[in-house]
Amino acid sequence: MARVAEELGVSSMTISNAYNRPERVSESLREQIFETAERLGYAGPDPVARSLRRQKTNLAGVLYSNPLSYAFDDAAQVLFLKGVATATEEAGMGLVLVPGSVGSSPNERASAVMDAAVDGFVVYSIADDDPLVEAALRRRLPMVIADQPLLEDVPFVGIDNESAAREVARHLVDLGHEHFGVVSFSIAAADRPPGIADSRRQRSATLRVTRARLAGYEAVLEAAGLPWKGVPVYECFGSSKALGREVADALLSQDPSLTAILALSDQLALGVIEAAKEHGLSVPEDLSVAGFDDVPEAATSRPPLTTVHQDHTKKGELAGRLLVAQLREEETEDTDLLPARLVVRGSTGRPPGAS
Amino acid sequence: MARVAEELGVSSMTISNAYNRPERVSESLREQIFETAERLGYAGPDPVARSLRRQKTNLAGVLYSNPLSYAFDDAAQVLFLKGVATATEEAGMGLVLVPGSVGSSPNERASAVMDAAVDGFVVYSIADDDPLVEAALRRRLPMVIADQPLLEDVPFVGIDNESAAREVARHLVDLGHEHFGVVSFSIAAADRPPGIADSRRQRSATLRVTRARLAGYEAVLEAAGLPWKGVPVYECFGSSKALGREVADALLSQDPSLTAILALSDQLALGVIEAAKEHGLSVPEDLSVAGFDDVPEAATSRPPLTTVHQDHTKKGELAGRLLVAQLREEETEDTDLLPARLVVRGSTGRPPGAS
DNA sequence: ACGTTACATTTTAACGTCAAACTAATGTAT
DNA sequence: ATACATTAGTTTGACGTTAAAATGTAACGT
Repeated sequence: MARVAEELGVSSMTISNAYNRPERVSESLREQIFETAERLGYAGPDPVARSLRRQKTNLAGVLYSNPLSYAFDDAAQVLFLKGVATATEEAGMGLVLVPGSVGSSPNERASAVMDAAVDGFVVYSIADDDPLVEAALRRRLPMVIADQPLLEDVPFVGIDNESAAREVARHLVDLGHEHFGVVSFSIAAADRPPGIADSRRQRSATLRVTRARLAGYEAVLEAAGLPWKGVPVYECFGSSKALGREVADALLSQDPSLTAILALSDQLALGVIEAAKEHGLSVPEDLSVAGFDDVPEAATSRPPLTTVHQDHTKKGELAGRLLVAQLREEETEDTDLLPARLVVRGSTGRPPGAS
Repeated sequence: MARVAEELGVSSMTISNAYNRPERVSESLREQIFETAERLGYAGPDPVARSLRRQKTNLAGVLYSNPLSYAFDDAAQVLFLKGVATATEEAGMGLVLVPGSVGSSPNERASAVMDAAVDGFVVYSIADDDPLVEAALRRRLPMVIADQPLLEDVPFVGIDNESAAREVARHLVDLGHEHFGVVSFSIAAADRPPGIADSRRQRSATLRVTRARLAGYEAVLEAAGLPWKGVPVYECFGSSKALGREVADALLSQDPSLTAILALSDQLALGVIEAAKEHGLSVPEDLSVAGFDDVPEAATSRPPLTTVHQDHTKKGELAGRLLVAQLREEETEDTDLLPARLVVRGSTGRPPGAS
């Protein structure tokens, strides 16, 4: 820029004006400026310097605790991102996917957050004690949280997981089921093989969504006289079909009397169905399976999945819009509880032997 | 940062060192620095200022010609993004989704590119004459192009669309089909309703991928003695099931003698199948339908889709890695042609009446 | 006592921009 | 002739950092 200014014998401010407020520079000079810029290879104001000067980047960051690429594996998460993208795009902002787990040490994790040149964060489904959250808080940037964690004074978007879970459990209890198993995703961060989560582990949950869903199941089963202690909760660290299958396999081998499996996500539920088939069980005749999320595939799988519907795209959009509103210093609601509802499809039915 | 330095009576360089090269600052002082920083609300070096000083942002930008949110609608595109994310994450970089179409005027489109604070671009499937491309070129940043356009001296990743298209066409010709229709996505940018694209429009294609696929079909059909002029090419502006259905409906109403429809994407093909069902045609008995891309759904749809497989994730990963390599000033290949192959599934068969 | 090394910190300057306030020159109304 | 706008630019300085080179100082070996 300085070179262009010098070449034309004007101040650099004039160059800046030519790009930012064309009307303040005479047309002839403006044309000369663009021409000279072209010749000298000046591509226009540098965005970084501009951001520094203006103290804003026009970028929103998305924080996600797992490797970024995982986010593209689960339809629910993709839909969420789509929503956020819609909102930021509408506001003329770019979207930065912050690399969530460059290293595994707390410091490395936090550093990605500290280094993100963004105006604010959308935090998506992170554990209460994840260093990412603390780091984001430290940045003192506007921030919106989706799903978890729930923090004071930070706008939140999500559903009432506990009552949604209750609905699913009640549906199965009403059908007459008495022998339940649960396939859960992470209760708290850990890097180990899947396994039964005892009640102590359940109480130490740092992932609120998991905790709420389990609590919902528990409340309904207990109320129906089915002791929660007797319900095996199998925890696995991730939410994929493969994991669901693996865990359901263990669960079914261990306790063949199960007639209903509650899965904490559709991906897991779809895996459970695969495992059931491998065990020679047909769904829902021999085994009922319910999921959570209502991803598009849930409607087309065979059998179609009974699950809890929530509007992931809308959740993302809302999160994005709340962030934008904060950046514009508009007043915002603090908490947006989105509706969720049970969708009964073909994967649940009466337990075998019931009339 | 200046305040922290002043408070402790040291230079700001010492603060900088405490964060960036801890070993250069005595431990006691370093601790004091962090403590004072905490107290004063200093969250560590500002990423924007750092980027300015270091002349790099650690961000890769993805350029996409449609509204960002569309990218999340098509599985093929999501898989591509996943690949790019994997590559950038592996390199410790963040990923910026640049809002591709804030406004519709060339200037507005370009400005998003000019304003993107990134170290390089991955350009994904953009028309030859899109102002985005020109703007990106002007930035003189490292850049990798996926799918289109094909530019000299810019590394490229993609498949050989023409020969892949030939394979599909040959497959159908070999089955004995003689009455073809084509459902195409954009041949050139336009904002109008779907319609037949005559040969003049086909020749004016600014979207190379479209052009190559159509050329592949044409070559095979002509070689089989089926005049291309007689083949209706229906162009629609997007790649969704809904559009595929709409267009196929028009096509089938207009010319009920068609026995085979070539769709330029799986999304379109899936829509075509829906339309066929509505017309009382069964696939593949009455009508054969072939897609392009092999998205996951193609394998599970009913009937499963005959299509061209390509590894979208790998394409994205490669594009990302090529960009990273350029940023590190490593030597790179200029063109990476990925393999693509015909996958015959259940949506194609002999034409009705053939023995 | 003197040079050497090592360490801990400072100095300097530049990264590229733009908000705000200012100037000079010309036109325009009173 | 005076005051007042308007236009087309300029000057100034700060945004927050860090590379590179320079400085000071303590400890060490001979």
